[in-house]
Amino acid sequence: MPKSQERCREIREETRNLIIKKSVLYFARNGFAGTKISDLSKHIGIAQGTIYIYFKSKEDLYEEIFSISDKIASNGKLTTLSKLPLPAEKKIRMMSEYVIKNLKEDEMFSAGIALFTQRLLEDEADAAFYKTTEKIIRQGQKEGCVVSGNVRKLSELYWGVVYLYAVKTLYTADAAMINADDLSRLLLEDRK
Amino acid sequence: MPKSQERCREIREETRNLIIKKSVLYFARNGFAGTKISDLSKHIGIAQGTIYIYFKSKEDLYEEIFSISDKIASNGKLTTLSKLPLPAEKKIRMMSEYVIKNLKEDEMFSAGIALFTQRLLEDEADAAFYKTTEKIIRQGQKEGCVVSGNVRKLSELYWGVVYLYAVKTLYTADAAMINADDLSRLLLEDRK
Amino acid sequence: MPKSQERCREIREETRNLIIKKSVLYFARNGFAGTKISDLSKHIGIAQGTIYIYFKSKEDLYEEIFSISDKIASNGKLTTLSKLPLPAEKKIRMMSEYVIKNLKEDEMFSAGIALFTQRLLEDEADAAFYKTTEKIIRQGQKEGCVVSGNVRKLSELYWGVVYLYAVKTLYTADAAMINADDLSRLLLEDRK
Amino acid sequence: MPKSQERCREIREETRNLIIKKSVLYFARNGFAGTKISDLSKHIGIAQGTIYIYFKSKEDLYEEIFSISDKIASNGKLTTLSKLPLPAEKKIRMMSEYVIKNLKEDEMFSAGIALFTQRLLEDEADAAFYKTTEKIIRQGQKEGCVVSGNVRKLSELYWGVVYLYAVKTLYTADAAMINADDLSRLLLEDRK
DNA sequence: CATGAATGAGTATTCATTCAT
DNA sequence: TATGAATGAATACTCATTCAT
Repeated sequence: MPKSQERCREIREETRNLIIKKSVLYFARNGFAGTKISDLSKHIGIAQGTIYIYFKSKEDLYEEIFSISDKIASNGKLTTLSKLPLPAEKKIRMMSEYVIKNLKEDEMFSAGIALFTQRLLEDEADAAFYKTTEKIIRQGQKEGCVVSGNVRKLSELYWGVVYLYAVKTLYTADAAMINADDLSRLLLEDRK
Repeated sequence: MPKSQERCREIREETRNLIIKKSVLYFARNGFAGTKISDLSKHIGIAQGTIYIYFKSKEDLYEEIFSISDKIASNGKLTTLSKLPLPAEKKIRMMSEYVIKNLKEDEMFSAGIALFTQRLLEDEADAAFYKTTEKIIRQGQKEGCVVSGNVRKLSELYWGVVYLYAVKTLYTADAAMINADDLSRLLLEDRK
Repeated sequence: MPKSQERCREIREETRNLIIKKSVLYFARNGFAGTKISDLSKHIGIAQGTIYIYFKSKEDLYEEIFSISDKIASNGKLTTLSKLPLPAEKKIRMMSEYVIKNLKEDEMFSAGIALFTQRLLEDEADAAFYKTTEKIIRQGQKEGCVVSGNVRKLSELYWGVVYLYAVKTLYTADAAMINADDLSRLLLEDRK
Repeated sequence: MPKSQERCREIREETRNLIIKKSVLYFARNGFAGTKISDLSKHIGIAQGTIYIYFKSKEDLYEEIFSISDKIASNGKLTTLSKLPLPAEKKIRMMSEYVIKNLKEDEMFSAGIALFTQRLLEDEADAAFYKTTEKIIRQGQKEGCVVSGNVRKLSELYWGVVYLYAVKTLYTADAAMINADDLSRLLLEDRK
């Protein structure tokens, strides 16, 4: 019965994804220690035991979520953007608009940013979208539109500020948000 | 011979302050749920029971620290600064230098900033140093040296970035730090 | 396959009742402060944590037991008895025999009496079987077989003595017990 | 300096007696496990440490109080009474009047009775006043005024009832009290 | 001697994890 | 697989006892 087996795998996949999706938000809001499996399972809408069918432990689930947090936050769009034949300023403005839009509309994006940045703070992990941003910054400094300074630190400042507003949206619905221009200004020189 | 009332009060005051002082760092680093009383008391250098002489519960201790986090971070210097007969640009640069110096040298400052900012996220508390910063920003916008925009949001951005680096220093000794000029630039227009 | 709702409710009901039943004896013997949850759970034959699934705290469990202590002690037999078309003397003798029999054979009865009487001392609660006894006493005084005096006080004396022997059986197996005649005599006049 | 030494001993004796006196009531009301040294010392009006100057441990203090509880309750009056050349009925009536008076006026008497009786329940100790009462009962049975039955059990019933009202006065100020006649009746035959 | 702050062993309570259904 | 009651190790909290003053 290959069909039934297939269906089974699908269901497994669905449940697993449901757990991950719902957990991202929960962990992002409450942290690892602040998240109880009993509360989390209620929030997901499944029994406590079910979580342990898909993940070995609370830590295992957290690791999983942590390790894909950058994938949750960026999803390839930025890489594509960085490769387009555009001036850096344009790229930065597009990136900022993309980020702000996502912060406003997609809680998973905010949660991904929050978790990923926390990880950075704790163990200096590295992310694709940091690298991408550095590339754009370097291009911009050559073109003269981006402020001078260490590209890594500029990238960190940029995404640090994004993190700030990500956390804000996780705690407060309709949080007062920075706009795309002000976010871009972190990197771009003021026009003369 | 009974101990003198006065001496007893002193001892109590001292122990209470010791607990608060040492707990600030611990809670700032590990959060409420991530802090175990057994570890905390070891870190303070007292018995577990002693904490409960001064605070009703772990939550009570956290609340206390949380609620005085702005006092831990600021110490009146900023208020004095804002009242000096100086151009806003000078004030902003001095403030940034002051902040960076403290982030580097005083873990309590970082911890206070971290806890206070978390408090802002959770219950929209208000802080003296936000108000003070807004005043300076307003002055700067009149004088033409500060970027245009909502003063509250600019103040939040400024202290948000300070928070980022505060958290960084709490997790990593000798964290790569923003410099005072770059911090000031969040508010100041680039020179033409 | 999820357990059926119905079966779950049953299991919960059973465990809750088991805890109550076993705790009655324990609390009656050792009092609130003298009862350790660790010992109690061992005595019940469950894990410590299980108690906290069903009761918020040790106090909560005690309150529950305390507040149903009259239900544990009485089981409607007395009410039935009081309504039979019998002379009061007969009723009193039957009541005493019933009580003595229960004291001897049913530890739960003794525990219920002990807890309930303590409750009376602490907060002047009222019990069905006090009222019932008062009714019988009143009948007996009319019929001339019961000693004169305030019915409430006579009822209290009667059940107070029952309490004495209840406590005795809780502490000592095969305690020297009062007999039914002597218990009845507390209310009945000596035959001329 | 013999005088000063003498005075010292006096002070010691006074403090020790104060602790015992105040503790009797406290332990009688709350039991051993239910009595906290912190509360007890507050109730006595001394520091916690002071108790440990006079008693090795909480248990030691309790033992002391326990072991003198019968001395607290009876104070020789009953022994004297039993030896007077009086009819048993008279002795019983006098004893009851003495007991009731003390229950009403002297909390220490009630506390002593309560503690002593609890001890009896737990470890079958023996008391002077039980023996004395048994002697009077035996005399009364010979004289025909006391109900027939085992003297030990009658004595236990008598003092058990006294215990009931002792406990009552410990919990409730102005508790409804049995009167001396009704108390005597526990032993005396109704008059023909 | 008396004090009361400090201690830490002991007790209450929570929560990640297991397992019978 | 999914469930949720049960478990017990980990954690919070209490309280008899000690000790520097």
